[in-house]
Amino acid sequence: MSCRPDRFVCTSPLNHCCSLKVPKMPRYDPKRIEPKWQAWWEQNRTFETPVMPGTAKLYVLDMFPYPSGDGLHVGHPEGYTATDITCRYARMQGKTVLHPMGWDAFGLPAEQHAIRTGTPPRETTYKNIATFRRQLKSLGFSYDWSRELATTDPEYFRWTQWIFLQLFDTWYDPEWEWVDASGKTRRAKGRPIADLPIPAEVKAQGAESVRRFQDAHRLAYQNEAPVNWCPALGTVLANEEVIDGQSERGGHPVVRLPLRQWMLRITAYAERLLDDLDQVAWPESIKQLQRNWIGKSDGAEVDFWIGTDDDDVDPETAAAEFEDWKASRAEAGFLREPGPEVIRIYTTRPDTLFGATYLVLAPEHPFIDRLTTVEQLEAVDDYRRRATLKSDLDRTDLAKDKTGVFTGSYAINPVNGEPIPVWIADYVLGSYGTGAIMAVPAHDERDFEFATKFSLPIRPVVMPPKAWLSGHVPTGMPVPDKDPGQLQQVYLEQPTRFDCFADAGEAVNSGPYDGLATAEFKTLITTDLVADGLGRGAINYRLRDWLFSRQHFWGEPFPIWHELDASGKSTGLMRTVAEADLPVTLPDMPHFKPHGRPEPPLAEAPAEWLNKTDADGTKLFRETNTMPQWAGSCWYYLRFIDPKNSTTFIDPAKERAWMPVDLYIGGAEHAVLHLLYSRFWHKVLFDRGHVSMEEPFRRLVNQGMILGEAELTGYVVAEGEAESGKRKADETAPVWVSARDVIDGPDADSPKIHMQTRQQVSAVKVTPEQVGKKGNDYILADRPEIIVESRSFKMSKSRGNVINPDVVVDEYGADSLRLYEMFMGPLEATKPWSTSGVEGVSRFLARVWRMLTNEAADDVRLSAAVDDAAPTPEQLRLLHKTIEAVTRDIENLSFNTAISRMMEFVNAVSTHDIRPRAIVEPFVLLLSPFAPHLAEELWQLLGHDGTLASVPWPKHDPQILVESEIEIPVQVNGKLRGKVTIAAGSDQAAALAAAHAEPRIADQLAGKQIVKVIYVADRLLNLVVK
RNA sequence: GGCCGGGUGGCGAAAUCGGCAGACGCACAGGACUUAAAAUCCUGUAUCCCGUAAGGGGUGUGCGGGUUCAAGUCCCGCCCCGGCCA
Repeated sequence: MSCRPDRFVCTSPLNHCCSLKVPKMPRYDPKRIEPKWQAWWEQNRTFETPVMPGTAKLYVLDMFPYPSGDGLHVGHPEGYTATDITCRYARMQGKTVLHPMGWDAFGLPAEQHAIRTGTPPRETTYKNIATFRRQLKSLGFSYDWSRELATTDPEYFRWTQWIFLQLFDTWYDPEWEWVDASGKTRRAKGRPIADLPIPAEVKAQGAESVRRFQDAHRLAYQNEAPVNWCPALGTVLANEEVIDGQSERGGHPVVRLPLRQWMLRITAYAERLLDDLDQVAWPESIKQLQRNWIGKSDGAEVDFWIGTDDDDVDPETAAAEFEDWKASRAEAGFLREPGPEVIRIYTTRPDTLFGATYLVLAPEHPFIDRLTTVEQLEAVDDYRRRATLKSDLDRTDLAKDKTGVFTGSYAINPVNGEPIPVWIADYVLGSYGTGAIMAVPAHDERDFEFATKFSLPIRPVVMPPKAWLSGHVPTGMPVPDKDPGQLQQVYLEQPTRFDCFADAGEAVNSGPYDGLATAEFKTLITTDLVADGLGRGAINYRLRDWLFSRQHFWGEPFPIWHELDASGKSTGLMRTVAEADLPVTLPDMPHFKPHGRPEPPLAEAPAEWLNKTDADGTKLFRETNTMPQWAGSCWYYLRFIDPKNSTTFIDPAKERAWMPVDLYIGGAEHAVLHLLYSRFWHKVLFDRGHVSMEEPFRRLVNQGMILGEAELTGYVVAEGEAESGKRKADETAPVWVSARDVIDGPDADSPKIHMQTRQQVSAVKVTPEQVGKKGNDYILADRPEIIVESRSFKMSKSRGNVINPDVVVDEYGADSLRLYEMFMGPLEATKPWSTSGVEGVSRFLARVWRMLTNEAADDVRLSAAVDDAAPTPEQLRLLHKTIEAVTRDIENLSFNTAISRMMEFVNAVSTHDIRPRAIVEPFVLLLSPFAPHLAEELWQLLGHDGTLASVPWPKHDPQILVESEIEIPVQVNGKLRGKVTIAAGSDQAAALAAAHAEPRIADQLAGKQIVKVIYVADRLLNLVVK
């Protein structure tokens, strides 16, 4: 017996029934079609972008990937397909599209691989890039590959180094006035360092002083800063790379060490980075993330007098000295820099000054040695030592126990002359504000905890609103329900019996300010402090300057030389590498293992790389840190516009023509840092006149995460934990418990437990065959009382649920993968992978193929059903509805619904015996951005030459969409009771008449009186009856 | 603790402006074709109740209130899940 090739095609992979040779199978065959069209596009340079846009331009950018050794992940093609659809659509709309791809190729993994295997990072990196490129090309993305770049290319990082030199050459002038593109006068701008005014006293000290003064004002500067040194990785880590005192990568211990580091003065741009968020079309949530990250707070700096005398003085003398100081301040005003006689604190709540019962200094505060009394010396030293081991994150963690130590000294509260103790605690950071705070335990959570722990006084100075008080009545307090006055009294006397109140209220215990509302108080006291020379309004940011150096080999070298004195020691002065001498390339190094010292691998580079004698005879030593991975990704979107330019980083005319990026799609993990750093660099380049706009990315979209395939999980009582009574005869049989009875353990980290028995349980993967359904629950087939969980997890190698796109392409084809990823759900949502979902869209593409081709023929040819006949009105209307919907959905990046629309079209037209060209050709065009290979093949089959990539996008005709008759729902008292078909645009009377003629509705109306009629033309009729 | 998302059938989801909840797909069930299977095609599929049936009725978008002729959508108060920050 054999298959009958004239009737159907045997699709069995084994051809087990087909002893006769099966003829060529003209089925949908992505393996044949896809490589064919990929090669065609490449040979014909279909997607190469002209140097300058001829018509309307569209710059669509993907966040370029780090080419990891694992190859592409199914998460990558999600965003890339979305941008590809947008680009293909825009080209057909006649736009000139810039759609490039490149590689964020510096990074730690290649270096760690090199340490393990001895393979140079460059080799590993370019091998990985080749894999990524092959994988991306196999998906048929319409990138202009001629613009491909990698951040590791010397011709690329030459300009990264050049931009660093711009940062090095720039200082931020907060007073400089300029006019922006909209004609608005603005203040503050980055300017050439040569324009920095040099104070006379600096000038008087000579050229070297001037250079040091300039160095202290550059946007790229060096700093001795406590950093996270990880001995195991042999490198310093950024704060975000440290989690719970361990390295994010590898989980090695991290210690805090002071090191000379490069910093970028991003804080200078904090205000503009914040303000200019208003200019961009980003999701509000991402803007909010950036705002929170910048963390602007509005408060005041206040000086607390401590005196200059180190010895104990008697209280009366001190009081007199304090009064003298106050008088001198009233005359001189607030000083720019605090003198040694005061501790300057920063507070966001100057209105609570009267409630300050102690001061807290950061352990790094320079005055600590002076303030510490002999008795406290040991405790303070010990405390400071321990504090250096903690990261900022550990220190500010609210959940952690507050620690601290008393210095033994007192400071005087400027508003009431009261001496208050000075403490040290690590919940105050040296790098935030002034590194010192006044503690107002009554109205700050952290101060409250600290004061409670160390029995420091708590003085309420803000009376909470009555509603708050009655909502926080302490348990067991015998207060008559409706007596807020008494609650207030209790609050004043025993504030600790309530929760800490940190919001706005009415001032109490605040001398002349009593009765003021918090906001007014803040304004008024700030004014008064300024008048008395005791304080001033001050704005602070949570944002810190950007730690810009890493102790890695595989990164951009800094174009910087350090000057050495005669003895070979660094003088602290620097020279830049001349622009003509860029790039500074990495030396060839036989090995670059970390050496356990907080020095970069490059410190072991060959001497000829490290040393040089300048023309004037000065000995120079090269900077051996490298730049962080963020550097290359800060400006790659600019280089794509002019990737081969060897005389400048970007041609200004091209920059003006192509910028800004119109659509930028990538993962939400870059929502804060990458985007903030890029915006910062862009603003510096703008200030220095190198780019024409203040914001690089006009519209931003974050694609959601793709989770692994849903897994069924059952719970069993953990080994050795089962009660003997629960065990079955067979000792090895697992003791299942229902997922519904499983709860989280007592702590965040402890294993899950059984609700009733409190036994530990462990999760066990269950196969679909073991499971049945009961109502809404999955249950074990042979134990129906045991409920099994179904959920999806993040893809991870350790979980073994990673989907490899190569496998999907091999099995279903690139078009199916692309289509499925778009069909899963909204682009921005987190969605679980489903292999049968891929099969679903693959079936759809096969149905499209069969709609147009003759599967019974020996070779690929058009179906006889496709002909030149005029379409029926229904067919035309369906087509135009589809065009209208798909077009709108693409514009909204709502690809899942666009695909649904096309499925509806195919479901309908496939059943038609005649499928007019006038219908199916526009449909193929609609499909082409989504499934470009299949569409090109069908387009060719339909008799067209070349590519459809530049064929105009179909337009819908609104006339055709007009329906003459419309079915509208009829409600009675808001409940759907029937439907009537009426002429489009009918008036209320006609609709009512139709409703009355409908028996079902007439029944509902029988014996009732219509009291109100709501008629929305062509939408609905609602009758309110009594 | 704060900020930002989210909660709709067995599952992924849809519902443009407050106007027919569940489009489209998966899964499942039944049928057609086949010696058989695969593939394909057709039909059904939120849920409960009444009815032999045709059909009819009730309930239903996390929970509790509210606004409205009408609420998945708007307002108030909660619960749960996820992400980020502290």
